[in-house]
Amino acid sequence: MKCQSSLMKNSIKQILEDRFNREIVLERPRSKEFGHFATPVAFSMAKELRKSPMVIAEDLAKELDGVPQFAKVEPVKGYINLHLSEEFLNSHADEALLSEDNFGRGDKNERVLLEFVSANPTGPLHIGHARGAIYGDTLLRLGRHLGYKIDAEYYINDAGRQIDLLGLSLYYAGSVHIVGRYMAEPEEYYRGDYIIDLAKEAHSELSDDIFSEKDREDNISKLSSWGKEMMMEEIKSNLFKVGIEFDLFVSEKSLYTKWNDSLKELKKLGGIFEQDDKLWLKSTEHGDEKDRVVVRENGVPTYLAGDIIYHHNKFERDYDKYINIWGADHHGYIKRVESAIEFLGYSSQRLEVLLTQMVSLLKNGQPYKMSKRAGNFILMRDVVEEVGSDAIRFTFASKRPDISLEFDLSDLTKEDSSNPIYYINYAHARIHSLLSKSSFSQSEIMQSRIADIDLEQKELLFNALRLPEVIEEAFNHRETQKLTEYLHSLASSYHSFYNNTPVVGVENEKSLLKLSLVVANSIKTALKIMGIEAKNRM
RNA sequence: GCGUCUGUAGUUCAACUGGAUAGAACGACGGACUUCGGAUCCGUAGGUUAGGGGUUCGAUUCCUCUCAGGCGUGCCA
Repeated sequence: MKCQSSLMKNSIKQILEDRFNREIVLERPRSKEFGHFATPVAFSMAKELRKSPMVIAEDLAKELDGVPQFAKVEPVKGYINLHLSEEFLNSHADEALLSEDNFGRGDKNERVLLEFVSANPTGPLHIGHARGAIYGDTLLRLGRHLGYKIDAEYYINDAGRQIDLLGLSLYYAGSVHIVGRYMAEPEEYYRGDYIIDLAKEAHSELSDDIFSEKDREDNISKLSSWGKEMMMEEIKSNLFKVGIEFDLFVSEKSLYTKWNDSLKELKKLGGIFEQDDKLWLKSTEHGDEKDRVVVRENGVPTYLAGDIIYHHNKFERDYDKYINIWGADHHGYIKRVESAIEFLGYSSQRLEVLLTQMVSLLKNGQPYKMSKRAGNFILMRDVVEEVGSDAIRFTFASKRPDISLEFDLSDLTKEDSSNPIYYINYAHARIHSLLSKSSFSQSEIMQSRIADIDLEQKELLFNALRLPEVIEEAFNHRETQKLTEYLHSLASSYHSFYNNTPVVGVENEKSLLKLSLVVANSIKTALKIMGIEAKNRM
């Protein structure tokens, strides 16, 4: 049998649509007795045909007699339940095993610019940043698997007050803690151990008198730019430890030279007006609550100006689609950025802003407040060191981004069976161990045909083969938890199978091993997309 | 107040974006191979899907109102 697509669902849908000549809704039934797929199409036809759904379903089912993809077609209470044939499943199994970890690889060719993390280089990443980072990276991997040409970009906020504040904080910490000179406490500055550590480093790396009062402003500015570089290195290394790498880094500071160009473009379409000696973006024209200042009366552009230049720059690079992952506290910016994009002459439809909600932490059941200014925050680096990249990746990927997350640190540091990553790896390791016990070679197994399997085993096979659909669904809906849910349920089905079915030495050994191989391949592939390597042994 | 996200089992979360009897994990309780890895499996208990109204063959999902919570509501970044 020729199989046109690795998506079983699509090929089945196509068959039905060709037969019935209408749009078909295909769903996965809740219970496995209802088959692998089902369609409620008879319900929607009931009105126009003025017959009961039951009768219609029976008629339609008869029309599907003899279609080789189906082992059984059953009308039940108006639904048409479809049971796939072994032949159909075998052809997909072969494809899966031949593609290895390219199973479900797509050929979408859209160019996408995915911007995420973009944390200010004024401190190391904390646990809150980790969520956006892991969510973004998982989407990136999903999209790339489907063939999208995606560039991962980090926007560096290396201009403005935050950076000045970093320099001042280092200067203050150095003055007080290193040279031991009194200095009035600044009104606002970054605290935390990392500032003191960094100040020490500055003292030895830059110069001995970097904290001296002579040339104070000059010293602070040196500390700013040096500190920023150091923090960017720190951030990159934090990310690298969980397998995240960016293709592009764009500096806000370097873009500022383009402000006049952007301003000119905005004016061209009437996006700018002057009032009270300030320049305003007429963002209300595109649905914002109020117009926004882009240049203050002292001539200094606002933060929004930076975002405008940046998005201007993005759109000049001409991707098909732009995805931004922002913390939910920035949601107010969506309208104004979209508005600027429209005034620049582009369609804001090409921009999609995804928000990740806050992560709030408990420590032994008590709320744990994080504040970068106060310096009490939980570093991503520390958590990764404690629980490992795999666990933190799985945890964040398994939650929808739009719920605000609350978890206890002590839960995350647990390393017991409640950790799904163990559960899933264990299934994979078991399969690997079965293969080494068997006297059949891998190629013998792959050349065999899966046959004489019972309903439960068929369901397991079907689940393993669903991976391409899951990947597409997860990416299309930007919901990474689909993948983790899938992995868990696949591992669970396999453990169940393993516990009640001997494999090595039974008559149907090759068949069952091939089934296991398909499962292992899907687990391995899905984990790889999550930035996790499947274990053969634990 | 306005904008926005959320509200599902004791807890943390799912539910194929409108489909059949709302599912997992943790926790609790009770069980299972002298045999391929017991980090596993099987079972039990636990629900007015925050609440009311609406749309339709059908609603956790869509609309609307109410209630509760997070975030935002700088010419900070």
